[in-house]
Amino acid sequence: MKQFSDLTPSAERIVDAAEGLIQTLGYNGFSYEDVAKIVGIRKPSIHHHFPSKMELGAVVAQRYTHRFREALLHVEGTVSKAPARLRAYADLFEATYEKSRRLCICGMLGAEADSLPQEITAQVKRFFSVNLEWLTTVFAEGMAEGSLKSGHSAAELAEAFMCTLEGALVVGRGWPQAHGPRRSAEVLLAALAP
Amino acid sequence: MKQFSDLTPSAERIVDAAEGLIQTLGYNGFSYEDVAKIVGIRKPSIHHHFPSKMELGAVVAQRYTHRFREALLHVEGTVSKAPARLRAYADLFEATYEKSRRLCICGMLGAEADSLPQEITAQVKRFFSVNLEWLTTVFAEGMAEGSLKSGHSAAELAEAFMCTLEGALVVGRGWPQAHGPRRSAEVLLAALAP
DNA sequence: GTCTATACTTGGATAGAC
DNA sequence: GTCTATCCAAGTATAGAC
Repeated sequence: MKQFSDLTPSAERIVDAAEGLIQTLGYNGFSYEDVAKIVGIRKPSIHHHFPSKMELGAVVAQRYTHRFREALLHVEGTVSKAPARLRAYADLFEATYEKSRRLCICGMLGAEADSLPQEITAQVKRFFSVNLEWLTTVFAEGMAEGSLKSGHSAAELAEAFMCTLEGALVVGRGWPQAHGPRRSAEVLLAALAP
Repeated sequence: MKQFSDLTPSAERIVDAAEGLIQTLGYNGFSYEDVAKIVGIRKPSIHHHFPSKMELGAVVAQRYTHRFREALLHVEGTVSKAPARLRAYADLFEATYEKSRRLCICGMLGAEADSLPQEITAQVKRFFSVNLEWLTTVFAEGMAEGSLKSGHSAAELAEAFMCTLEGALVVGRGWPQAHGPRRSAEVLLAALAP
């Protein structure tokens, strides 16, 4: 498949535009025409870089996951204790939320999964796998170091935590008074404090 | 606006079909042709009952919220303690999840909100308001009766709880190994046990 | 209430010139 | 890399007969 890493500058602007459109309108809600308007070129020029919409969607998801992994690596390098790492993780979602209440790309694509080509849903699965693996490790460390209450397995805690954050983005779009992912994460982490 | 309560039998079958389609494909992902195939009639016959797609979507959301309220009323009537009520609430989401991993109608429409007409997003807002109000009351009762740990406000707990359940449905679609809303709710409620 | 026929628009995609 | 021109399919919607 096409790699996001060898995108030309034009291709990158297209991916930027598509990313924002998927986050707000969904994959089925945006068109090449929308992208063209944002980038300032014409529809067929988009096709020159991404022959099919499916390819464009897959690259958007791929790049998104890659950037998320970079952010996770950065958290590992700069934050040591488990609860603080989880708060830093929640802040990644909060940052998305603050950008005019955008959705997580893979939350949106996950919701739409049944109407998407396999090439895209595969990227979505990978995003969730990567995140849950990372969170599971952090929860396990937290329980081992005694900074998090145990009771359920690290994997179960990780899944619940991620669901809360993904859900907070969804609810945040549908309900204007919502408080966003950071707040809900705080509620959970307070309950899990030993 | 059209009331779901005075739907003719044909109109009801159309709403049934549209509900399932929105839950799996999203509002932007289904067409009148899809509905026609399921119901076994032709496209223009759908228009006879619902002149525009927007009306159909709004009625689907309206009926969904109404049924949810009935379910909440039933829980109030049959379950007394707060933690048990919250588990019964989570089971409403679990039931949706078990139906081939369908999404909450308003979770899906909430995600797609920016590409939807106001008539539909208004219904989505109402769904979340109704649910959060009910959950807030239950959490408040739980804290009052001592069956739930306090620390955050009932409203904050309610929001976090609902986000977890909505998120569990989204993650469940994108990640096949997911365990569903009941499991994540259990993790949260265990952490909130006094 | 349902049908056929049809209008109009948009969306994804290709050909070929510059 | 970008454009104009164009194709074809699909999607929403309407008119009018049965």
